[in-house]
Amino acid sequence: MARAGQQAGLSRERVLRAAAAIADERGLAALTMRSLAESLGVEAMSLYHHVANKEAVLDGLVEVVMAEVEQAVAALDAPAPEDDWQSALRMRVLASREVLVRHPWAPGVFETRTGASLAVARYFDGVLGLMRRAGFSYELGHRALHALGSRALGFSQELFAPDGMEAPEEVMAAMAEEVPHLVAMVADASHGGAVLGWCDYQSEFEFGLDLILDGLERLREGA
Amino acid sequence: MARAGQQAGLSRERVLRAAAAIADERGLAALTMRSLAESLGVEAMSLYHHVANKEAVLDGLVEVVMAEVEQAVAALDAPAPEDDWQSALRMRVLASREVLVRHPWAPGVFETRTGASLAVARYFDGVLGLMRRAGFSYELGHRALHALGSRALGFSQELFAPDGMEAPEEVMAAMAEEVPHLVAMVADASHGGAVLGWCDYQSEFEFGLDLILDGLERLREGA
DNA sequence: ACCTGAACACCGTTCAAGT
DNA sequence: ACCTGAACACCGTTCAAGT
Repeated sequence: MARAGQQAGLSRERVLRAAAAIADERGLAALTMRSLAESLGVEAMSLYHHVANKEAVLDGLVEVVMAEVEQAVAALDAPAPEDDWQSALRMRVLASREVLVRHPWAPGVFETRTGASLAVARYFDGVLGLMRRAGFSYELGHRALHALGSRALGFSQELFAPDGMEAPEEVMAAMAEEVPHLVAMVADASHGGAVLGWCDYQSEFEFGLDLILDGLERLREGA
Repeated sequence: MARAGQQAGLSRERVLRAAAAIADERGLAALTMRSLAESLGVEAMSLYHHVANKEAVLDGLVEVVMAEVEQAVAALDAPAPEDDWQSALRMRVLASREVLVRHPWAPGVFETRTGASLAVARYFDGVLGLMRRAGFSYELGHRALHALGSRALGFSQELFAPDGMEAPEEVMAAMAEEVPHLVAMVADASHGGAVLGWCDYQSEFEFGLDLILDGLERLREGA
């Protein structure tokens, strides 16, 4: 693409968009300065004229995702927080989740850049503002932000995937000794029919979210 | 340490303990096969006789931490779940948290090995067993595990640290335009006195945990 | 101002060789 | 069986040089 030895028309924005594309298509591990440069038809070292280093690329990736989130949130037709803050926040979180689901690598990147991003702070500021309009004190709002954590942005940390448990029967039998309750749980769920993919992550996410939102509402009206 | 060219007395366990020590003392980034070998007085390649590769070292690190968690949980004098499941689970989670707090690198490692670890599965099996004894259906127990997520093991994902906000006043002023509610929240909290370290992560964690536990109890008794 | 080639200091890992 | 030295194929990044 680059006219030999001259002007490749690079820019910070083009670099970041290319980085997001690589992460989307080939995973975060495939994103190296060299692969990024190659995808832009340029040598690795050219990138350093537009981003300080790889850390800056990852910071930029957060901005790219958050820009999409902001857009999705802006397009929302949510009730006024004064009328129904739970629906308003719920819609916002789920809109953000839709963006995050399109970029499965995003949570991993977010986790490593805690506190660094103004774009993320802006999002949480919006959530807090919504809660304020619903009558939250700053103190309760603060605690609410902590209680929601990454869930406010639409993702949660699953430490083990019981999905992995639709294993051959013999493996299940061996596991039954180590994790009897989990095995029984899967067995219980499979009475209905197919076990494969029995974890509906979307509905589990919404369950957890509503649990927290309901709890917060109780505290809000109690205050 | 190694008798030149012979018998360094290595073992999988010794390798993993050394790996945990490096992560504890110098951070996860400092843990390389070469640094690990050096800390054991051995060449990097010797490690491969005891662990398959670096991934296996990280898997082993999860085991090391989970062994500590199991020990902490076993030492607990908690009420029977039939009598007070919320206290029983709460104590378990906080015991696990104490271990995790001693190994700040652990959450980062856990996140990258979702579903791989039997030790983690065993922990969640225990949590589910506790809930079963408290009268949870498998279905509600399942949803509860998802709702708790990493919180069951004592940590939660904070995407931004409002702590970082006790900044010079001029920075605060500039930020006020971008994130007015967060700035006002900090200002509100600082009326009492010191802002520095105003986020008490332990109590915020417990707040979020109790919010979920209370919500689950309501569902349990409603069923 | 923007891009490049060669090089440096790292990685994880393989392989053939030592004892 | 266990440990090692040299090497390979990668990283991110620096630097001096090109246009």
